[in-house]
Amino acid sequence: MAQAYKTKQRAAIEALLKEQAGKHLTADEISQALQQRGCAVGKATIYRCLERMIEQGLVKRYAFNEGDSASYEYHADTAKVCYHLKCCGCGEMTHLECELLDSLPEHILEHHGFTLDAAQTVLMGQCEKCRLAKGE
Amino acid sequence: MAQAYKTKQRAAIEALLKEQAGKHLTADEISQALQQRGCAVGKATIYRCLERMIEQGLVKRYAFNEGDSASYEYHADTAKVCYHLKCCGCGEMTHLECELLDSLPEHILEHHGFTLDAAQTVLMGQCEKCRLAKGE
DNA sequence: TTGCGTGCAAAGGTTTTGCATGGCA
DNA sequence: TGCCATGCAAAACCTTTGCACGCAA
Repeated sequence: MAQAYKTKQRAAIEALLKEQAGKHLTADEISQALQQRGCAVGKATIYRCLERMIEQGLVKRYAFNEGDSASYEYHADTAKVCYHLKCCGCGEMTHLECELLDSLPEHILEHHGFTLDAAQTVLMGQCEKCRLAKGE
Repeated sequence: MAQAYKTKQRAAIEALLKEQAGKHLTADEISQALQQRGCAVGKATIYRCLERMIEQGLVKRYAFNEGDSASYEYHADTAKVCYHLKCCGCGEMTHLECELLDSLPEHILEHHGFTLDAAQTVLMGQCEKCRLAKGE
C-alpha cells in the first residue's frame, strides 16, 4: 500500500467515526457533520479516505440501504463479533449480541462448508417498535 | 391495484425469471438476456414490471451488492423459507436450508423482540471454493 | 374507445475519476 | 524537494420519472 500521510482531513474523519463508534453513518452524514464542526471536507476526499480505512480494517462498510447510500461504521480492533439487525420498517440498524448466534459460524462451516462472516451479516426484519406500531 | 394487462414484454420478463428460478439476476442482466432472445425491452419497462411483480409477490428483490445493482429472483408461491449465503470472494449467492436456522426467527423474536425475515436475510462470508482457493 | 403499458430521453441520486493545486515528510 | 492528498467539476452508474404513442381489453 502507498504511504499514508497524516492530513487533518483524514484525522477529522477518523475522529468523527471513532466518536460515533457503534453507529452507522452515510457518506453524506459524515460530510455534514464535518461541515458543522468547521472541518469541511470534499465528498471525493471522504470517499477516498473511507476506502483506505476499509482496506486498513479501521472501518466497515454496509450497503443494505436498498439502493440508497451506504453506511460506514468504525470498527475498533477490539470490537467483539456481533450481528446487525436491520428493520425494514424504520430503516434503523442495531447491534445484536446473542449466544445462540455465536455458535452459528461453526455450525455453518461444518455442515455447509461456508465461512460465515458475522460482522458483515445483516439480519433483516422488523423491530419491536415497528411491529407494535404496525401490527396492532 | 390497477388492472394488469398481459403484454408480451411483461410475459417475456416473467418467463425469463421463471426459467432462472433460484438464480439472482440484475436488471441489466435481464435486459441483456431479453435482447439476446429477440425480445428487447426498455430498461424503464423492466424496472416497472419488476416493481409490480414485487408488489404481487412474484419476485423478490435483493440489494446486497454493495452499492452495485440490485438482483431479482423469481419467488414461487411454494418456495420454502430459506436463507441466502453471499460469498464476499466471488460474489456468488446461494441458498441455504438448515434446520438450525429454522428455529432462529423464533428465538430472536422471543429473546430480542425482533421479527426476523429469513427470506430477506443474507449471510455474508466465504464459500468453500474461495476459501480453498485463497487460504491454501 | 378507454386507459394502461411501453419506450425514449432526461432527471435524480450516490459514487468514482481527472486534473491542477496544496500540504506532509 | 518529491509525491501523496485534496478539492472541484465532470463523468459514470443505477434507477426513477415525464411524456407521447401503442396496444390490450
